[in-house]
Amino acid sequence: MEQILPHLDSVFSIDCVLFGFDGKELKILLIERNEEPFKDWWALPGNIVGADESLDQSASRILYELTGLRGIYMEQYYAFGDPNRHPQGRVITLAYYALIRLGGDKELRPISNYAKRANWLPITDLPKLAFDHQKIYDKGLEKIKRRIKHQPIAFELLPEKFTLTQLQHVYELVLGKKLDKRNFRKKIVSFGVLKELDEKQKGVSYRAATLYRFDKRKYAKLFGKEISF
Amino acid sequence: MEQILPHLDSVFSIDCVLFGFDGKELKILLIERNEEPFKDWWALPGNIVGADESLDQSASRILYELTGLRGIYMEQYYAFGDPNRHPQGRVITLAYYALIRLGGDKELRPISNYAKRANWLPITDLPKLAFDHQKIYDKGLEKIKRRIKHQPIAFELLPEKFTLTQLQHVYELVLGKKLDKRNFRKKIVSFGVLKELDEKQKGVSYRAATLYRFDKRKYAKLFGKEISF
DNA sequence: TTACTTAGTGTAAAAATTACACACTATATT
DNA sequence: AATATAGTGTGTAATTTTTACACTAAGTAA
Repeated sequence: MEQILPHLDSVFSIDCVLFGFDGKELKILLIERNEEPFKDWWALPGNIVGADESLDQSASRILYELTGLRGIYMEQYYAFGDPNRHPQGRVITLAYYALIRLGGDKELRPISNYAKRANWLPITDLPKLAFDHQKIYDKGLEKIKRRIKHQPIAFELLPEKFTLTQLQHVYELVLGKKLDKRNFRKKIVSFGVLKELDEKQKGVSYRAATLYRFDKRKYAKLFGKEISF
Repeated sequence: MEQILPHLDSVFSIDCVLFGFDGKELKILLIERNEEPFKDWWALPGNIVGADESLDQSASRILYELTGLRGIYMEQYYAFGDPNRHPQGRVITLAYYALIRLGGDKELRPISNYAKRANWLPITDLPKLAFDHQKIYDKGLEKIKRRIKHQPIAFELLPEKFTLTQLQHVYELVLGKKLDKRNFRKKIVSFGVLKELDEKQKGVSYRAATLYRFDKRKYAKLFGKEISF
């Protein structure tokens, strides 16, 4: 670390990969750029870190400005700093991911002034992305794939009350493979972090499934032990 | 990402947690600062990212300048950006770790101009560190603990040819617990990434152990599969 | 009442993990 | 030459975990 801090022409930003789940598909939030460079391209939402913000605060603010959401599980996962990643100068960016349940209750607040529009697009059919955002997204997906095996992040994608089938569905989408129903249930229940409710699913035209809730207290007690898929 | 890049008074640095192993202990490289702030304190070696360097390039350069070493396995693991972490201004720092075998063949080149001196200090008895460097170190240790369970990074701490007992020793030091000799050997050999050599250990006053080498080719073939401890 | 759709459940085989102790070999010492 | 010393190297049985696999139950819609 230097004693005398040089005045450098560099910018530090945060880009966010917001994974959303609507009950069917995994999606990410993208904005359509309205200015050069990469005018009309889709890009990850991001912004510059404020002078008096910590990184996590900054990420929360950015998420809030872009979606109106607060209290979402977010984590930094990688810094991208290729000198040529931004055509207009040196921009080092720190990538965060967040997991969000879509639809139903809250609608997302429209995006501020960044873009023509913002949209949740299914990850199975993404457009070409501006800058190195494809790389940032790829690494983010990789990250949550690994993370979901060890940490209870899947619940962030689901409503507070959910069925085991929905939970399994999330795992299958993120991991990109089918899981065995009985083995999945056996294992997930054996972790002891789910609370079975007295309630049943509603509005389905078939046998209603039991609802569960993620039990943060029980999870806190487990801390240190590794969950594993 | 902004269109117009503001001119910000922020500095972006890299700090390095260099883990070294001398056959006995795990150590990290620290420098003793010669200037304010934190004059006379021990600190992690670090430096500012150059304008035309990628982050990894910058980390490699810094490692080289501080130790004379090249070709070392290094990885970024976390960005620290508390607005008050540096008393003289906003400095966001990206932490890297590296694993290095100490002693024997190459001696480390002395440190450039950063400090009064540099030293490898055993992690069991670290001094108070400048800035938030204790936090950076803690997170680094946590990181390699997790990493060593899944990736073949232990070999970086050992000479090219090593015995299974030495390898076990490294695992025990990093994980901070004793492992069963027979089970350890069974498992590590079963991964199939070790090549047994025709050579024996030399210079010991007891039965000489067989030497092994890490087989990068075999490991490359395994890629995708997760090793697990 | 029947057809449809998803919920919910158990077991046996295979694989992985754990716990555990002694004989072997090379050298150093007398 | 005999002995002491110190670390090497090996197998098995018990337990736990993982995997593969298929049918009945419950609720809704026609």
